[in-house]
This record gives sequence, structure tokens and C-alpha cells, in this order.
Amino acid sequence: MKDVAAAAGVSLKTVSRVVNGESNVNDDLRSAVLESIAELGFRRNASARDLRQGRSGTIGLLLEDVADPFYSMLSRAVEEVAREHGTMVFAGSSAEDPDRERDLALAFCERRVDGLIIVPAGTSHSYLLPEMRAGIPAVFVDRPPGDIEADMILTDNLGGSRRGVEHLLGHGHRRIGFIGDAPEIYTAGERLRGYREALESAGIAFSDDLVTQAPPSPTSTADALDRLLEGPSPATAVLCGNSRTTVSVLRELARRSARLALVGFDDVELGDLLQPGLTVVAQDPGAMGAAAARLLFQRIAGDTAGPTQTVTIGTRLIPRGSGELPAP
Amino acid sequence: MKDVAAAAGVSLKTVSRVVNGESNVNDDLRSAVLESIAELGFRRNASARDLRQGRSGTIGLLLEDVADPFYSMLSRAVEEVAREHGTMVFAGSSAEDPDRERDLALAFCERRVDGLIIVPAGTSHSYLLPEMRAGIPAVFVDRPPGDIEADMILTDNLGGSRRGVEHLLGHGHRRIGFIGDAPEIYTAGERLRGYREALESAGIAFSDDLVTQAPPSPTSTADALDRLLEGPSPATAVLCGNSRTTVSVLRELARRSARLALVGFDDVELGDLLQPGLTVVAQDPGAMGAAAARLLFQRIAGDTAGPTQTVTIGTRLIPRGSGELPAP
DNA sequence: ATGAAAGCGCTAACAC
DNA sequence: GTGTTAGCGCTTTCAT
Repeated sequence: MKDVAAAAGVSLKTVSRVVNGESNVNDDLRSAVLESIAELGFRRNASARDLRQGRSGTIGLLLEDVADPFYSMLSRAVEEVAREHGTMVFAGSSAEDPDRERDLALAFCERRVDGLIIVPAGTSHSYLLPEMRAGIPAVFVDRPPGDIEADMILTDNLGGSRRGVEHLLGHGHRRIGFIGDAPEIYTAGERLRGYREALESAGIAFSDDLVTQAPPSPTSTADALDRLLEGPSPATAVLCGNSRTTVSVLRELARRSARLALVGFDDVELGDLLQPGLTVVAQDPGAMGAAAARLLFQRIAGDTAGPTQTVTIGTRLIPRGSGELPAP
Repeated sequence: MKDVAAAAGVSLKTVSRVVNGESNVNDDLRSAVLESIAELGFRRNASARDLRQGRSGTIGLLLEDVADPFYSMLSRAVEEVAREHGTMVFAGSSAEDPDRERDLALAFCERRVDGLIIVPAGTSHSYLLPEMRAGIPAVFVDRPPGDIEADMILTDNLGGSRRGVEHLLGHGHRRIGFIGDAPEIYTAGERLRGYREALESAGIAFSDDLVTQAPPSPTSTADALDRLLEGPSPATAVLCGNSRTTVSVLRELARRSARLALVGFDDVELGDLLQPGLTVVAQDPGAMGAAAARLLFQRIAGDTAGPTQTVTIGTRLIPRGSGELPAP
């Protein structure tokens, strides 16, 4: 910038004014400056600017896994909103590791991101308190933060799950299984609650025998199906607590050539091409990402006075066949 | 940092030494400093550090679409390698828009990223020359850059496509269609070449009637299938040029209850659960991302002397049923 | 409308 | 082993 100023025969400040599109610059000088800029291939150094201004025009996005379709759609939605605000996005994957989450979050803070969007992996987030007090707002997505209060964007897990079970009940099923993720995971717990509530509202006793809670794996899924399908009164339908579980169950059912009415939580690409088509309770990761980003930019803009907000995003039941198989 | 120094009763430089883990600091002073750091909630300002050091510990990753499974897997692989190098990743989607690609790339440069990984959308990249000369290395992935020379990581599109067609030929097919993406797209062109070569090697005349090149859409796919299936000697098999096309073709075939041997380029989640299972020529986006990142960090580390490199990553044919349907 | 000077928070280079 | 000084490239403030 100094070089540009010298080449154009003006002061540093004039160049700065031109670069920042300030209006009060003589047209002749402006064009001289622009010319020198083009000639020298000058590009403003954002680090210097950030240092001086105290803000960076970046946000940090902390996901469980950038490669997971759910999070990558969320990510794209965040990116689009950030773009509207002239902001770039740092993305990182916690890989469900609380330490890695923390390291990444603090690295983002060190980079002086203007704000943070976090899908929490850990259960404690007090490590963020100093940063938040120092003016870095954080919005949590998909799961609530551990031991602090903060804005969050959640799916209506309970309602969606309830809806899925009601759908199966509506098709005559009475023995409905639930195969969900590990109970520590917030969404898994909520979805189990929804399952339970739907049964209870229908006057059907909840039975532990029909419930499995474990990280999806071929073995755990096989075990779960064993438990559901054996015995005197086998399950005729199942609600899968997340998409990995759904896929795992579909594979296992295909292997056994078994049929079971099935509703999955979370949509799955190509679900419509399966036979039967996969009925799902679909979340809207795009809506969640957009909502998180909008709320974050609201906070960044200074709307920091109000209480923390919780936005709940609804689900959509998409019937495609597997959830409409009638009870025998 | 100044505050920390004051609180600990040492000089700025000593704090800096502690923060950077330099060894030549007295243990007493070190612990005093660490205490003050904890007390004050100090976190080093990366902007200031970057400004001083001239490097930022960040790289820019420019994809077509962060939400596309292919790119999101690539993205994750890049992230993992970057992590090994203590580097954060800016990710952005060009949305196949050359202007947006350019804006993002230059915004990354303004942020003084240490390097750039680009899936090019546009056909001209000379805008990067000044930046590259200024010391920001760039590695192109999936498609070559437009009008500059640079490192690139490509899939063996030609070989993979050839392999797919040979597979269909091996199952007795002689009328094999090709439905690919728009001809401007590099990968689409290469895959068509592979199709063509395979036919020619088998002594089968190439026929324009069997080829469609268009962005996948329900209409274009329906048209393509019309052309393939009507007439006196309809196609008995088809090679789909990318996963969006594959999905589109599968939907259309399902709608018509038509059957056609099919090999898709690019793997698709749940391809094994379809009936018949989907035979694909699988790319390895993770390997591509990792290779790109490794090469980039090599360049960043100063290995800038050698000539530009082109790394070609092989494909894998995964037979699952659809590609093994015999010719009538 | 333009410019000069100070300083953002840090590290490199050089004392001591 | 520790401290001092200068300066990275920009914006802010204040003067003209």
C-alpha cells in the first residue's frame, strides 16, 4: 500500500480511502491510485486490517464431520448467509472428540473469528465463557451446549419421532421397535422420548425389549434386529433413530431378506429409489444452518442484550413405502 | 500480552517466549507467566502474529459445492492433512460460477492464505498469476486450470470410463449409451473419450445417436432415454457420466419400469441397497483431497523449484448387479 | 479533499 | 536467560 501510494504520488491514506471505496476522493487521484494498484498487483492485507479493526470478517463453523451429508448441507447454508455478510467461513470437524472440539474452537478464537457456530461434541463448554465474554458470540446447533447458556438451533426431535411412531401406529402396528444411537447423545434421547410418548398416548405399554440404544455398527444392528424379530410376539415395525442406523438396518434386513415396516429419522439420498421407498422423518439441515448463521450475525451486529434464544426447526414426514407397510 | 507481562512482572518478550513454547525461559518466570495468562484469559491474537510473520497458517479450499458428497469427502481429507500441519481451512463454494470462484480465490489471497486448493469452475485462471508469483501456491483438483500451468490432482477419468464400458461389453452388450454432463466440463469430455476408446478397441462403431451430453435434469434425462430406447435397435446398456446423472437415470428408469444394464461414474451412497445393486466406477475423493493437500504443503514448505506436477488417481470398478445384467 | 502521525498485538533482531 | 527496539500493513484520529 505504501508502494502504491509512492507510485501514484499520493499519501498512504488516500490509497486506503480508494481501496475502501470511501467517497471523498478526487476522481483524478482515484484513477491514478487504481492504476498503480493494477500495475503493482496490490492486494490489501487482511491480517493488518483485522489487527487494526479488531474484527476479522470470518466465522468459525465446528461440525462433527464435514463429510457427513447432514452437516455438509448445514455448512453450505451457513456459507451462503456468511457470503451475504462478506464473511468467510473456517470449517472444522470435531470427529465427536471433545478435546478436538475445544482445540478447534479455541484456535478459531485465536484467529479472532467474529463468531462461532458449533455442533457440540463434548458436554462441557465453559471453556468458551471467557471468549464469549470477550465478545465472540456462539450459536449451538443440533445439540444444546454442555454447561453454559447460549443460543441454539434445534430440530424438533421429540415431535418428529412422535410423528414417525404415530405414522406406524396409523398403519396398524402395535409392536414397534426403536433402534437409536448411544443414549449420551442429546438427539438420541429426545427421539427416544418421542417414541415413548407416542406409544403412551396410544395406550401401548413401553417395553425395554423393543428398544436398542447404541452407536450404529453391523454387530449392534444385527443384535438389535435379533431382539426385535425373535420371541413370541416379534416387532412388525421399527423407528430408526438416525440415518446411519437406518442404513445399517436396511443392509441387515436385506441380508436376512426380512421385511419390517420402517421409518427413518433423517432423510437419505436415494431413499425414493429403494424398494420399498424409504419413509423418513426429514430434518432440514439447510434451514438449521441458515437459522444459526442469521442468529449469529444478529449477535455479531451487536444484538447481544437480549436473552439467549432457542429456535426449534420442525421435521417433515415423507411417506415413500417402507413406513406404510401394513401390520400383518 | 502487554497486560500479561505487566501482571507477571516480566517483559513482553518473555511472555511471547512462553506462549510460543521457546525453551530458554526460567521455570519460575514461565509459571508466573502461565498463571497470569490463565487469570486474564489471554489468547494470542493470530492476526498480529500473521502480520508480523507474513504467513497465516491457513489455506483456502475452493469447491464447486461444499454440500456435494464428493466434495465434502474431499474437503474432510484436506482438513485432516491441514490439521497435521497446524493449519486451518477456509472453505468456499463456487457454485460453478467463474466470477464467484474468482472472488473467493482473491478473498482468500487477501486473507493471505498460505496456499490454495481449487476445483476450478471457470476456464481462465490467469488472475491467479500475480498471487502465485507473490508466493501463494495453488493446487488444482478434479479439473485442470484454464490458461496457466499449475499442479493438479486428477482422476483417471478416461481409464475409468473405458473400464466401465469394457465391463458392459464383457457382459455381451453391443449397443451401449453414454449419458454425460455438459461437454464444457473437463471430466465429462474425458469420460466420453474413454467410452469412445473402449468401443473402438472392441471394433464397435461410435454413434452419436447413443450419446447425450447435457447437465442432468429430469427433462434432459427423459430425452436421453427416449433416444436410447426407441428406434429399431435400442441400447441395452448405459454408462452414466456422473452421479447426478446416474441418479436421474435411475429415477427415470424406475418411473418407466424400464430395465437397462447400467454403470455409473462415481459411487453413490446406498448403491448397494438398490435392486439391482448399482455398479459403479468409483472415484476416491478422499485420496484426491489428501494428495492435493500434501502436494500443497510441500509447495508451501518451499519445494517450489521443480516443475508442476500432475497426479492421477485411479478408479475402482465395483460390480453390484446393475452392470452385470446380461444383454438380451 | 488530503495528509501526518500514532498504534493495533505481535515477533525478529539485537542488545545485555 | 531476559529485555529493548523496531516494524509488519493497515486504519483511526486529528490537522490542514
